[in-house]
Amino acid sequence: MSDKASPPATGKDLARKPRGFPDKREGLIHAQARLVETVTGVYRQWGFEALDTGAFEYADALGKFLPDDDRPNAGVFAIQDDDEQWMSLRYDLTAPLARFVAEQGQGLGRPFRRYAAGPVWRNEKPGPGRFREFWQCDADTVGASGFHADAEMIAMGAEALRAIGMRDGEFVVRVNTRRLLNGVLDSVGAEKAETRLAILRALDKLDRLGASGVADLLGAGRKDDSGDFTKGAGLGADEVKRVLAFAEAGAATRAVTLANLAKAAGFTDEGKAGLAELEAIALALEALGAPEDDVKIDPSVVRGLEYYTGPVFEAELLREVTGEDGKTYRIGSIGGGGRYDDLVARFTGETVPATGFSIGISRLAAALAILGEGAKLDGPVVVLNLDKDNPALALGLATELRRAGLRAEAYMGASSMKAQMKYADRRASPAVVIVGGDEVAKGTVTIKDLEMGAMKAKAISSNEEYRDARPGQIEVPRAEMVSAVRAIVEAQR
RNA sequence: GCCGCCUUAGCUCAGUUGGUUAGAGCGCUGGUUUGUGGAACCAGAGGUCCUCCGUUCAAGCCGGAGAGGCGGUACCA
Repeated sequence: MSDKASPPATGKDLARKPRGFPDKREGLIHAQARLVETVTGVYRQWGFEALDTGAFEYADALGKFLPDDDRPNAGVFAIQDDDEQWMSLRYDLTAPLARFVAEQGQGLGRPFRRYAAGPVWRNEKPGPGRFREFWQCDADTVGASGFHADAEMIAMGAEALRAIGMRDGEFVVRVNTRRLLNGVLDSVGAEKAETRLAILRALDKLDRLGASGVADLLGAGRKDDSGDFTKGAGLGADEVKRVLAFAEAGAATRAVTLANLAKAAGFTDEGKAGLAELEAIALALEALGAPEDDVKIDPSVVRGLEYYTGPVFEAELLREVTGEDGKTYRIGSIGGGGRYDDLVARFTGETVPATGFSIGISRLAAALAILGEGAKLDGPVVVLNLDKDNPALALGLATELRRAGLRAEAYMGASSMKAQMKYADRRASPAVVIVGGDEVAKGTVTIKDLEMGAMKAKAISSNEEYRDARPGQIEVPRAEMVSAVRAIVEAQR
C-alpha cells in the first residue's frame, strides 16, 4: 500500500469524507423514507412479515468472500473481532437471511415470508447512483419450491414500483431462468467454467452494447472506446449466431417471447425444463395481474453469477434521467432477485428452496432526486425574535405552536429582522410569526404566509411598494394565533 | 484493477512568455430600510491556487510522485 494523504502541514484536520458514503440531507432522507414506507407497505399487504438482522456477520457465513492477503478489501468491509474472528458488514440482505433460517432450523414455520429494509455495504468503486453504503428493501419466501413463489415475487416487485409512482413505460421487470441459460451454454458446447462465465457476462451486456458488441464478446473479444480490450469467450461464428438468436428472442409480449424461444430452443433437456419453467411463471403472472408492459420475459437477463439456481429477475428504470447539469444519467438496474435454492444448504446440508426480490432504495432515491422529484421541503414555522430584551416571548409562542401539534421553532439570536426572514426562507418555512412592540401593545400577532407572500411579490416591481404591501400577511388577536397558523400551513399542503 | 480527462473562494469559472498584494459573477454577512424573505445600490468577509518533492533569483503556471473527482472498461455475491 502506498502512503495516504499526508498529514496536514497546518495542524488542522482535513474535512474530507470517504467516497461512496453519502451525506444525506432533509430532502433525500425524506424521499428515501417514503420509498421504504411504500415498498414495505406493499410487501406487508402481500403477507410478508418483518425481519431485520445486524450489520455484521461472520465472514464465512457470508460466503466465499473472505478477506485475504492478496485483496484484503475486495468486495466487503471486514474487521477482526476481539476473539480474532473475521466479521464483515453485510453486502446484501439475502445472505444474512440464509444464516438466520439455518440457525432457526425446524423451529421456523415454512414457508417463511419476510421483508427487510436497511443499509448494506460493498467495498467497490462508487459512481452516480452507486454507493458503498446503500439501502435495500427485500422480500423473500423461504421453503416454497414452486414457480408460484417466483411469479409472486415478480408481480409484487412490479406492483411495488408502481406504488412508488412509476408509470407506464418508466420501468420494466425482466424475467429469465438460469436453466434456460444453462441449456444454451450446453448446446454450444461450452464446458469450461471460464467460457460459460464469459458467455453469460457477454449476454448480460446486450442492452448496453447491442448485438454487435455482444457478438464481439462472444467471439474473439471487444475493444471499447477508451481502447481497452476485453477478451471474448472464443466461440465460433455459428455458435455466436446461435447464442445471439436466443438472446434476442425477447418480444413485446410474454406469449410471443415464449413462442420465439420454443423455436430457438431446440437444445438440451435442461433448456426445455427452463422453457417450461418460464411458461409456468407466465401463466401465474396472468393470475397475479402483472401487466405485459411491466413484466417481460427476456432471455438476455443473467444477473449475478453464483448463487441463483432458477428464475432470475431484474428491474430496470427506463426513464431517461437528466440532471440539473443537463447531463443524462443511465441509472439502469434498480432491483432484482431470483431463486437461490442452495444458500441455506451451505450451513445445514439441507436444500431449502428460496426466492426473493430486492429494490435498491438508495439508487432509486438518487434517481428521483436527479429528476427533481424528491419530497417537497416543509420547514418549521419560525417565530421571529424581535424583542431583544425579552427573547422568552418568542420561545413561549413557539412552545404554544408545538403543543398544538405544529412544527415550530423560535429564532435563536438577535439578528436583524431581514436576516431572520431570510433564515425562514431558506428553511422553507410555511409561515413566520411576527410579534414586536406594536403587536404586544395591541395584544395581537402578525403572521406571514411565506408561500403566498412570494407569489404576490412577483407582481410588485418597486422595493418601496414591496415593503409597504407586506404581501401574504395578516394580523390576528393573540388568542387566535394557533388556528391562524394552522390554517396557513394546511392550505399549503 | 486498467485507460483517458480534470482539480484556483461556498458554487460556476478567468488568470498573459514563470515576475509585486491571485480576480469576476452568483451566493454569504452587514448597511441604505430602529420591523419584512424578491429587486436595486454601497460595503465586508471568505483562498495551504488538491498535496508533497524537484527545477528556478522567482512557481497557480514547468517536471516527478501521490490523492481526490469525472468518464469509460472490468467486477458487482
